[in-house]
Amino acid sequence: MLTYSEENYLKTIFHLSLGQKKGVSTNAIAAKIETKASSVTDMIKKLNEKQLIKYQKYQGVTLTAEGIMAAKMIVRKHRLWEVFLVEKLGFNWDEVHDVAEELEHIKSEKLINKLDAFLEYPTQDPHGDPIPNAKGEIKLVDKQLLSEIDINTKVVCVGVKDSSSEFLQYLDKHKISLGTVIEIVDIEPFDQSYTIGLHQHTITITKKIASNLYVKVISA
Amino acid sequence: MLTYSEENYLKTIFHLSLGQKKGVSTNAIAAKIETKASSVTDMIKKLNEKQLIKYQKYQGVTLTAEGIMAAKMIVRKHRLWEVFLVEKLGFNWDEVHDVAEELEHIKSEKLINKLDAFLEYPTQDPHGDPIPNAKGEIKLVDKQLLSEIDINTKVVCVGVKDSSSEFLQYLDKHKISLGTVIEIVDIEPFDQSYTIGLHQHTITITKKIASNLYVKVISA
DNA sequence: ATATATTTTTAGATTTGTCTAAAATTTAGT
DNA sequence: ACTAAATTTTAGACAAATCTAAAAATATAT
Ligand SMILES: [Mn+2]
Ligand SMILES: [Mn+2]
Ligand SMILES: [Mn+2]
Ligand SMILES: [Mn+2]
Repeated sequence: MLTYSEENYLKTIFHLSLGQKKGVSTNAIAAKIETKASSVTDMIKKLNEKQLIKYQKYQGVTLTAEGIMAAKMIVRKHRLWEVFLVEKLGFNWDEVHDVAEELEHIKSEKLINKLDAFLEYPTQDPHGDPIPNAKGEIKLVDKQLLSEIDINTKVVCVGVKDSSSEFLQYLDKHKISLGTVIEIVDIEPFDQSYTIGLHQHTITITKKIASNLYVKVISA
Repeated sequence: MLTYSEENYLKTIFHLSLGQKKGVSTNAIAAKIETKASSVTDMIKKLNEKQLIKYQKYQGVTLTAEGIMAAKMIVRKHRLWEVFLVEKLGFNWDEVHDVAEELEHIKSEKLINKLDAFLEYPTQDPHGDPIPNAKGEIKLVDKQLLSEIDINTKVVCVGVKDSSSEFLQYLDKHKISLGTVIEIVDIEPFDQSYTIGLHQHTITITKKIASNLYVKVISA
């Protein structure tokens, strides 16, 4: 049985290991979890003992198959609860993360599978992130950052890279949500700011915004 | 902010103090929480510091107004989650308690009030126990134990005193649930066993069963 | 290649909640 | 009222998860 804290470490290591092939560093984990590197080292030893990660001093960590599955189940719970909060309880997408951080640790396989059924087996959470199924399978949809798209392209918003409350509220303010169609009207060479056409209006967004919005190309 | 453990102690003290006017004893708490008396003493000191209970050495404890409200909010959460699990996710009434024991500690007032609305403000949980509203008010319904009812009376089952899985499964086996009409056909003087008429059949139950079923008299 | 900076680990302390064993207090029985 | 039994508290220990400060290992930069 995993503790609350062990689960948070596993999930964090899982997320950090996605973007790279090398082992995840102690400091990277410490930064994400907002703890000290020495605390990370302690926990790493424990997870290594439990065979959930592979660890060699000073070389960072990688998840074992068992560790990956455990991490995926936590991500599954987190994202299913987020769907529940938005779809059933009427939360806004910027309000669900912290509550889901708690709910993801509730230990009942039956609960999560019944919740999954109740929500009609969603494949994505309110931020466009994929929800692992009961077997841990993740259906990856192809998506790109808006910042990688060329001028004169029509795209649809399918997710956010940053799901902080601040960023999501920015999107709300500009009426951008998942499913919103965006037309790239202009890209300013000087600062890579994008002028984009939305449903009714045209706005200019910074590169920072563009590189946190996942989109899918509709037409060139 | 209360810890998981502090919340469990408060809830336990609340339940134990309902049936009596004196302070709740250390041993009674230890038995309910399944811990040692010395651990209870330690926690009691902490809750006393926090002004959630009143404590005098060797004299047991009583909740303060603040402690009562905190306890009620935990009970509220526990019972609302139980309703959710049964009504929305299709759990049986004997499967919900342990999961609700975890869910009751999720810290979000917004969550619980939205859940309350989603469930359409239920006043009772799946075991017939009252659900405190957001202000902590509890709507008491009058009910008696079946063991207190006279012969030749028609009653309706409105709750259970023991909500253990074993007892609830016994009731399921005999097709007794909340709302079931029960007619008291005979009471055996020798062992106080009851012969009761149900919808389609007649069964005999022990005194132990009768003293764990809450009923409301329909007619004499 | 060697010095410097950064990262990671160790050593030792702290907090929370628990335990056992022993001492203190209260309760009950005669 | 006195003694025995039960309850409650204290003292000291321990495991989990964290921290600070110092030491060890690795990475970087000239
Ligand atoms: Mn989230
Ligand atoms: Mn999400
Ligand atoms: Mn319950
Ligand atoms: Mn209940």
